[in-house]
Parts: sequence; C-alpha cells; structure tokens
Amino acid sequence: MGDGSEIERQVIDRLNAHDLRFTVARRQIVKALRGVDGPVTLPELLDLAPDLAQSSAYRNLALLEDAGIVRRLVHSTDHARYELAEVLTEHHHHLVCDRCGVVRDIAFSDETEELLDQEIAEVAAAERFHVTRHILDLHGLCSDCVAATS
Amino acid sequence: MGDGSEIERQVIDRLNAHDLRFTVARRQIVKALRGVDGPVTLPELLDLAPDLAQSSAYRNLALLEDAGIVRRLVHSTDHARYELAEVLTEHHHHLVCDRCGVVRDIAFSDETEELLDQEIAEVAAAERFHVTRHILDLHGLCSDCVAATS
DNA sequence: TTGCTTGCAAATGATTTGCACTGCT
DNA sequence: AGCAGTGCAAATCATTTGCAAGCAA
Repeated sequence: MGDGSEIERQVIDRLNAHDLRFTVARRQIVKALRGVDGPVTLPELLDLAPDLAQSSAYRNLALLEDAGIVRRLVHSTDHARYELAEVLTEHHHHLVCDRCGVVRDIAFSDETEELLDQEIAEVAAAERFHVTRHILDLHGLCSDCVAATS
Repeated sequence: MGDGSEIERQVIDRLNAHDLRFTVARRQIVKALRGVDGPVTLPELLDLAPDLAQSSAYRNLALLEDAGIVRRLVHSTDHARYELAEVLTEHHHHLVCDRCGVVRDIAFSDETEELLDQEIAEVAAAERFHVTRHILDLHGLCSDCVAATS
C-alpha cells in the first residue's frame, strides 16, 4: 500500500517537472495501468477506464510517455501496447503470444540480467553504440492457444 | 559464394512448399534483403529495388513471411522493418537508434545465448508458455546521433 | 488456357490533430 | 480571466485489398 502512494508521488513529480497537471483522465490511465499484469492496448485501456475519450487517451499516453511515466510497446502492426515506465515499476520482460496477441510480464534472475548487461556493454563498446536499455521479448504460444491448437 | 546459392535454394524450396513461384519481384526482394546489414523499411526496400511496385512489395513480403523466408519486425509505430528469416541467415539481435531509427544487426557470444536459452526455458516452464523464439533489441543512440547530440 | 502475379487506385484502420468548449487556478 | 485539458469529428499515413491486365506452366 505504501507502494501505491510512492508510485503516485513519482507520477506527480514527473508531471510537475513537465508542467502537466494530474487530471482525472491521467489519474485513470495510471490507475488502470497499475492494475494489470502486462501492457495493454488502447481498446483495453478504454475498457478499464470507460469514461475516457479515445483521443484523450492517445493524447495523454503520448504526454505521459514524454514525461517518462508510460512506455509504449509495439509488438505487431495493429494496436500498440502501453505500460508504466520501469522507473515506476521494475525491470521486466514479456511473454508474447503470437496467436492471440496477449502479453504478460515476466522477470529474469538477477544473475542472468547481470550477465546480459555485461555482454551488452561489450557489444555496445565494440559497435560504438550508446545503449540505454534493452528489450527482451519471448514469443510463442500461451497455454490457452496451445490447448486450442490441438 | 557457395553461401549465396545455398540461400537461394532454400528460398526456392520454401516457395515451392507454399505453391509460390520465384518471380522477378520476389527475386529482387530477397536479393535486396541479402545486401544489407540490418532490417529495412518498405521505402528503403523500394529504393533498393526501384522497379518494384509498393503494393507488390507489401504483398510479396507478406507471402514470403508466411513461407518462412522473411521476418517482419516492428520497432516503432511508423514503418515496419523486414529481414531474411533466421533459418536463412543466423540468429542475431538488433541495435536500434531511438533518434534516427536505424537498425543494425549484432550477435552475442554462444555462451550468452546458451545461458539465455536456459533461463528462458525455465521461465517458460514456470509460466506454462510455449516459447518459440526470443527477440532482444538494444535501444539507444548510434554514434552519428551521439555526435549530433552535442 | 488456367491461374498465379502485378500495378493502379480505392479502402481500411490505428493514430493524430483542428477546433470549440470545459474547468482548474 | 486565462490557459491547460477535453471530446468530437476530420485528417493522416502505413498497410491492405478489389480489379483488370500480364505472364508463366
């Protein structure tokens, strides 16, 4: 619970830093994103926050992304997916079902992440590329779709 | 050299398996994709194969993707990127410049890939998810954009 | 011939934007 | 009052698709 207000404080700080207000619409978006276990599409977000206009959702998600509060993911050509930025949550990866499109959060062990960071640092240095983050998505079939593909 | 015809044979086999001909347009697409060091966007592909109609490019890329010859990547909301499938090339990852959008191929050490596969297998089992592949993209700034951000 | 391919132009669908209105401050 | 924020509807833009013509088996 103390966790909740901590996130909220972070959100408000970042909004202030970007001269943005913590309006009802933005509050709804953040609340909705906190209540799910994976990134959501725009339609899914509208279901979670029914009195939010579509254009306001898109506009606020873009602003929240600029403010470092939200992260936009694109796994396919249709709907993008949105989640809270990792500064507000924790570093994680995604399981992506290539059949139904559902996306769920997962975490790796600290050891694996450390080794990964190390390898990334080496490659980045060799390629003269300034790496700021990595995205690791596991694609395949969720258990429901495995069952359906009998 | 021998490598080139090997890929071509693979392409033809896969096309045959899907009742598709190895037409001029498809030949151009495969040739273009073989000549670059990272996945390309549709406009970039059209530059590489000037006498290819846009709709034919889209249509053939979709068919080639179904045939397992091409892989479509989506890193941002605008243009998707296309590359030869890994069965024709080798497992690799991408450096993605968040400023200019350029994408370049990179490879990790076999040890890292093995450890990664091991960790992925564990997570997949725990989450009851059938993982078929993983995508690891390193985001940041390419050296040109680092220089430009003086 | 028979049907896969192609190119053009029109359609689709996610996302963005113009504009007038609402509501903080 | 003054300006950020909102909702509606129209605009954008990547991608898809209908259709008539071209080409290969």
